[in-house]
Amino acid sequence: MNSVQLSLSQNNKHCSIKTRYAVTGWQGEHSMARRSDHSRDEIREMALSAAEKIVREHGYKGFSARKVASAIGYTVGTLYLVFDNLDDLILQVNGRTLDRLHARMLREQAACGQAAARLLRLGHSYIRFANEEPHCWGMIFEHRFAQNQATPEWFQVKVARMFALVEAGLAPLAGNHSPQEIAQAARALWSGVHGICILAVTDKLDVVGVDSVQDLTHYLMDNFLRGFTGS
Amino acid sequence: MNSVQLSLSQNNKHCSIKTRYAVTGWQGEHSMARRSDHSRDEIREMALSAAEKIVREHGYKGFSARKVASAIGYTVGTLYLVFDNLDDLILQVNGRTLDRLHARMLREQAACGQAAARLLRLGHSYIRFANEEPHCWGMIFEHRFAQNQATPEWFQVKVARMFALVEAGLAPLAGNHSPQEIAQAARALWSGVHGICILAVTDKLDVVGVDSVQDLTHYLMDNFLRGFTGS
DNA sequence: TTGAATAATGAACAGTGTTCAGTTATCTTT
DNA sequence: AAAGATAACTGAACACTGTTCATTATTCAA
Repeated sequence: MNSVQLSLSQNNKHCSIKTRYAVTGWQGEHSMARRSDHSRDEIREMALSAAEKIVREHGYKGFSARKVASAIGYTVGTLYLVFDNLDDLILQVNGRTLDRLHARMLREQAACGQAAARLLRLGHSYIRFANEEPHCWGMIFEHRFAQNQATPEWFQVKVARMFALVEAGLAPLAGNHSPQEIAQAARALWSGVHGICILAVTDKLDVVGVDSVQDLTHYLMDNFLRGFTGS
Repeated sequence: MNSVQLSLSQNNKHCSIKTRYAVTGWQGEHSMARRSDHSRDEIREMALSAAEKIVREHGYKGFSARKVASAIGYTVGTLYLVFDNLDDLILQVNGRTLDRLHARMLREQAACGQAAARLLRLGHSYIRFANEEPHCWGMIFEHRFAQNQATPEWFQVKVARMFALVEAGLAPLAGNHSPQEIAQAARALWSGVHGICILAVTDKLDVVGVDSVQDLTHYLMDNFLRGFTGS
């Protein structure tokens, strides 16, 4: 045995100990993946980053189960051993996008000392992210579940984490506002930033270029904050 | 001949004079629509309202060319004589949704005397519309064109018309702000309202019920307006 | 009545998500 | 080492999707 790896599947499947062999070079008649080349979690990881790449390059529409499968050297059937369905796969990709977004906002605001400036920077980070990864970012909102299927808890947590970041930035400026009001203000403000972003991306704002969007965001936040702090 | 109708197709096709016969009761072997039962524009209209109904009831996903076709008693092929493709059809439906939305906002703000109250009412009209026709409203933003295809001018006009309504509501409160600033404020404010709306619909705001969304919208507009007018 | 024109069809094509019987390859036990 | 059990993986099948276009059916003009 070359190496042993403990694979812990996340989908209520049984845990299983699997042996993973080094690639031998032999690739079969059609270079198809051989049994136990990869653990379930490895396949999961490969599929997710392959899907991510496809979405990044060709958007939500240019994305399909067969494309993801062939990109990682497996067939469709295997995908369905690792994911419940395509909605599940997409939700995972969206989760990772939220992770990247959150990490970026966290990183870029850290350098900022002033509370107000820090909050504005959060907005700008968001816009820049949406501009650099429009397809991945957009899929979070384009994708809709089959008829009123509730969003899973773990995903809701990732969203809440973003609002928490805004709340934290808002708190120093809040004066004597109650925590509840701060929470509401964070939601309102951030929805506003998001609204600008999505209308700009879907070509409904009649603005051109990233800078105009940044200006608009700045304008919204600036006025809101004056209203919020000035009374 | 029973009646003659001038049919003016809108898609750079030739204009054609067509005769339309009253329904005879004979429906063929499979009750399929007979030649010249309807003019091109009538088919267009039938298809649009059938599509609208499907979207309203089953959402963007439960919508297909064949379903629309069979709902109006024709086959797929006929749809492609009247529309360029499905994207075209969807865009037309979206245009009509924007028309209804605009009409409603125009109607409901008229009753309001106070400028500030009128503006708030605009926001509430928007939220209520999105809540009553979530699928139709959502499709305006869910739908994305094939790879960077520009939004047609006539559609942009319908969007601009909505922003103009906000601008008009904002103008009496603008003090010595320039028209350019008013335009920017209208975009910022309205994007904000829209952002709240879309995050609420896609279940990412952790708020429940229409009232909470209304409150949040009110909160955003209120603070923004205080910031906008107070300096 | 014949011929041209056009309205409408429906089969065909290449793609989609999803399932699952069947075929391996690997592990365990004898 | 051979056989049996187990799990990995395939790939064909199903019912869909958007789109095209040769055929057919109907109507109008000559």
